[in-house]
Amino acid sequence: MKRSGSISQENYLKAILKLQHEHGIASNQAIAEKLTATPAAVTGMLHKLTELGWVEYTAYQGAKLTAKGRQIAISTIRKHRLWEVFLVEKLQFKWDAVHQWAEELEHIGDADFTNRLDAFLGSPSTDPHGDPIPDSNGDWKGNERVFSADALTRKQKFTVRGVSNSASDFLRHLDALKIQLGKHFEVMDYFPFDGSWEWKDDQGIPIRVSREVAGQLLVEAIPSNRGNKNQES
Amino acid sequence: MKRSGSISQENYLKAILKLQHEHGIASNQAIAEKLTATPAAVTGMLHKLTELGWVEYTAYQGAKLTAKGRQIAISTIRKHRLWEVFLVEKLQFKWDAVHQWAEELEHIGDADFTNRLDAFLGSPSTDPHGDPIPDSNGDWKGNERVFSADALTRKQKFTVRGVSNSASDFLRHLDALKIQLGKHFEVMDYFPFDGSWEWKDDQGIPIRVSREVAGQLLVEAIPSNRGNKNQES
DNA sequence: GCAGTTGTTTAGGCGCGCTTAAATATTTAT
DNA sequence: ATAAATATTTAAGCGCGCCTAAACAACTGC
Repeated sequence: MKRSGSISQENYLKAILKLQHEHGIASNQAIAEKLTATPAAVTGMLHKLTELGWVEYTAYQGAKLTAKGRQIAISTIRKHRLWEVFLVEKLQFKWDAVHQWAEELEHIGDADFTNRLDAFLGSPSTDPHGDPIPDSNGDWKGNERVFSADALTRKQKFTVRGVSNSASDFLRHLDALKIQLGKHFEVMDYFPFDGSWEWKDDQGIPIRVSREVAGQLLVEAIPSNRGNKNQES
Repeated sequence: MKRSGSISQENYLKAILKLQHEHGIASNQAIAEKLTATPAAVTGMLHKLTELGWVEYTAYQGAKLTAKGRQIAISTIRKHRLWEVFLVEKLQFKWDAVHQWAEELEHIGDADFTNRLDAFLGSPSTDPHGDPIPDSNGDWKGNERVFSADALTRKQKFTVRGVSNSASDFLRHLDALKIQLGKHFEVMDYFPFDGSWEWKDDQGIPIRVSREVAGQLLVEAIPSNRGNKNQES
């Protein structure tokens, strides 16, 4: 088995999966934007994907993935994120530089190939941006405790878990702020005037974080130790 | 810089490079065969490659690579062979299974990417089939002492250095014979009747090798120790 | 309910890389 | 030297994925 669909088809399925997750259904226009194509091109492709049984499409309504379509989309995302881990951990790419290459690599390899890559990388559960990597069954555990940093409260200790925006300039800005995935911080102060924050890291070094940054950072609260050390429920 | 040419164009350049090496010039028909396309398709593509300045093409004569064309072709081969090393050494693929994937992977990555891959793999000088891997300048050292196993002489000790045919069934046959690159053998006997050989390996275990196998195995003679241990001239 | 805005679909067309079939050039054999 | 065989090129066309422009449908606001 070489590839489920063409490269373009796989990209459509990925886009529809994400849009469906956000809006319940993927509108023609939203797909076109995500793929930087015209709505007219999308209509044509949706017809093809419908014939292939990967998409359910109602004219003027929008598109939803079938079970098979979802499976292909998730497997493509799995490959994408595994390759990102490879690029960062093995080839020493910076995390803002990996997306473009992963977009190409994600279309290569069958299930066996992907499982070998996964094993080689030690079956990572998230990619370099904190996004979860589906397992070979297409399942993954979303971390329910992760939320946007702009919902933090004073004195809260937390761990940086991911970013909701992987644009290069944002990621480079995080590097400049010395904010990395897995690093611990504590909220010192919040300034409603401009929505900015003061945090301090595990070394006690304070940093100032703008509203824009906090809004795109995903964090996980660290429970304060009130007696029970085992916080798994 | 994303990719020098389209995937198809890079495949043409690779094919022309090999044919030019074998026959001095790449005929329309030979290219068509190598790429399993029709000669008509080749004519069209050669016009395009000529316009791009990657090929010098004279109608009814054949094609030769320009300096730029050769550079692209060699860089593609470099990527192909590095990925093969990756697939065998890191993903544990068997050496007869890597070609198909490397054919796709070779079209991904720019010079920086390739150099990172090369460094990660420890700058290997040959791929899993014994073929040399060009360095980042496109240079590589062909091992002049390597020759076909059917030119061996009795009592000669030698090292297996490569294969001149990478077909899956041939490689699997070598596995069955326990013939691996780098392994040492000694010629015990030759049987002109059918062109077959008897060799013994470094454990003294004898194997029988057919004319067909010997004809596609590349070996390097081990000089017998006549006084001077330093055989580098 | 109806006009106007927005979103979607159809129609026609384009570049890429490929095909087959016919025309043309080159080489080989007699 | 000429006819036959072989190799190459041109011509027409196809599928893919995309585009633009125009027609059409579905939501607005009044």
